[in-house]
Amino acid sequence: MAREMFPTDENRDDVVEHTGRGDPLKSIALLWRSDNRTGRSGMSLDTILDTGIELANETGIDNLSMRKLAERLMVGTMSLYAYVPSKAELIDLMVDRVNGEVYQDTEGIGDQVTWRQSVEAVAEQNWRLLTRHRWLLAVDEARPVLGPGTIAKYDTELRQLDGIGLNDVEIDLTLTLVLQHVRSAARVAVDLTDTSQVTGDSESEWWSKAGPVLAALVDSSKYPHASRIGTTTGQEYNAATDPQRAYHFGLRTILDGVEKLIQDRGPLSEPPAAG
Amino acid sequence: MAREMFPTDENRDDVVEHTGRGDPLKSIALLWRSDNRTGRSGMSLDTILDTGIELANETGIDNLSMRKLAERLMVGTMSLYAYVPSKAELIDLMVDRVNGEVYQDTEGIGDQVTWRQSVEAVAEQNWRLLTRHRWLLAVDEARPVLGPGTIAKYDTELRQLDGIGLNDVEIDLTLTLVLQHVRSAARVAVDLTDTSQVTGDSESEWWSKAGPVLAALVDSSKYPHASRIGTTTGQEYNAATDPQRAYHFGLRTILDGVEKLIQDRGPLSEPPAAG
DNA sequence: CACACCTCCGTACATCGTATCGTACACCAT
DNA sequence: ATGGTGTACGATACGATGTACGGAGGTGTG
Repeated sequence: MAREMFPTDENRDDVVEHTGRGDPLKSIALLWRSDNRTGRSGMSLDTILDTGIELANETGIDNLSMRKLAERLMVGTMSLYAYVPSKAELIDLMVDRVNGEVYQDTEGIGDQVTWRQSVEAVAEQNWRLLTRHRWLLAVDEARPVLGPGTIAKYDTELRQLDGIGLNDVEIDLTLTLVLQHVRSAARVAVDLTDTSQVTGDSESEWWSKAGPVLAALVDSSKYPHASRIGTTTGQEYNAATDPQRAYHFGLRTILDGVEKLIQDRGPLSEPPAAG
Repeated sequence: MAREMFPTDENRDDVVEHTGRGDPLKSIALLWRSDNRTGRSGMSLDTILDTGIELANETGIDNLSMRKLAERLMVGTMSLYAYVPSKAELIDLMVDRVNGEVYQDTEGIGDQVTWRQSVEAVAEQNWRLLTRHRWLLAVDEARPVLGPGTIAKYDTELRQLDGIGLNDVEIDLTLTLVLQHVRSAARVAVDLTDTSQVTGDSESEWWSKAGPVLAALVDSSKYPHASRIGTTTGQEYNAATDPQRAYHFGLRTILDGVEKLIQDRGPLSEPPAAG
């Protein structure tokens, strides 16, 4: 909280759409496709996906329309539907594609010594993914797209948590917790830089203007905690929020909690010590 | 991860819109308004908001259009714009309104003994809020709407974390961490029940069908961890995921981490012990 | 060479937010 | 009661969206 004082003017009031009604079997077939046929206009599903990702990176997913995508591909709008059942599946495929690229080059994730370092590396990779493809944050991932790219990513990430004293269910729960945390923090970070770009103000410039207005509006006797802590964090961050700090604080806290879970259980293969 | 095997058919590929370009000062004036004028059709801003919330609760925010809202109010579509500059501000106001209701009846949050219980109560209230008004999950809260309702909620929540050995910045960071966690877990829970409703299948029924398909697709030698842990969690949850469990695990882990932060620092007012 | 199929796309429809601008009601001074 | 004035209201229209439909034209196979 206390991130922003006032809604400014960009990226606000975002509302999700629910467009996908496609047959799940169609998605599966496309996700795990082996062929990549090329039509007579030189278009293939892969080029469609790459162009879609490109467009989304540039202008955001809300500006990715079938018409604009077709235009960039120099193709009629409806031609896209020969390769993709609907926009819903298109986005699924885009998501799976970028997920597949995360751990592609680094076979595994480097050679970390401790499990904490490994998990921090996983978090870091996800942070990079989400800032590289900001539009991912606007895609609801409550239901993950289970294509090969996403599975591969999942597998690599699970490996970092294997054999450190957690059972399988705990590994899954821990990974989910970490990934969701990264997602939350990245959302704020991306949002802030977007706003700065649009407004022209840097975050601290904006804060120096907005801070006093909020202070005047909020009755500090009625809301003493919000008032006091809002002031403190404002001075500390020189802004309404510091996403980097939220990211590191959250990750450290979560990992401390996981460490306690491991320690409480004791070493894996040893019998419980007497007494 | 490992929540769902395949994208089924509902609520998928959600894409955010960025509709609001309104002057922030207009939002402020409306959020902190004191009057509530009633037009000659008997409509007021409050009735518009209540009806909007009602509609969103029933049909989801993606089915909340200015036309449908006006229709339910038995009023011309454009008449709404006499009370609200745009849909963006409408949603801001709806959000602030429901935020203001969270701790309205329970003055404070009950009388918890430990700070852990207090924070758990905060999490619980937020869980309830998000399941009562599922559409909140579809509204991007990267930039909070700083109206009176939201501020009041923030203040109450901060109070639960005050005086337990955290400094002001840590209090803010901790609250953010907890709230974001609840939001993540609630999103999955809401999504699952939505799907069950649409499909007609219960979650476990669906899982018994989908599980084998995934197992057949995923090469277990190529993705050993995903394969093994996916299987384990599937059997354990009797589904692809268990949001309740994710919720409790995450909250416990986070609070353990916070506890360590407090303990490491030692008692607040005592001087450091010698040695 | 003919037939079938697949690629491509022009058109149309429903829906959205909202800009524009005329109408008619409510209230107030007289 | 009457006239005037401001504001609440809404009909219409515009540009955008996703995509259903059906036809045109190129391509591969008999």
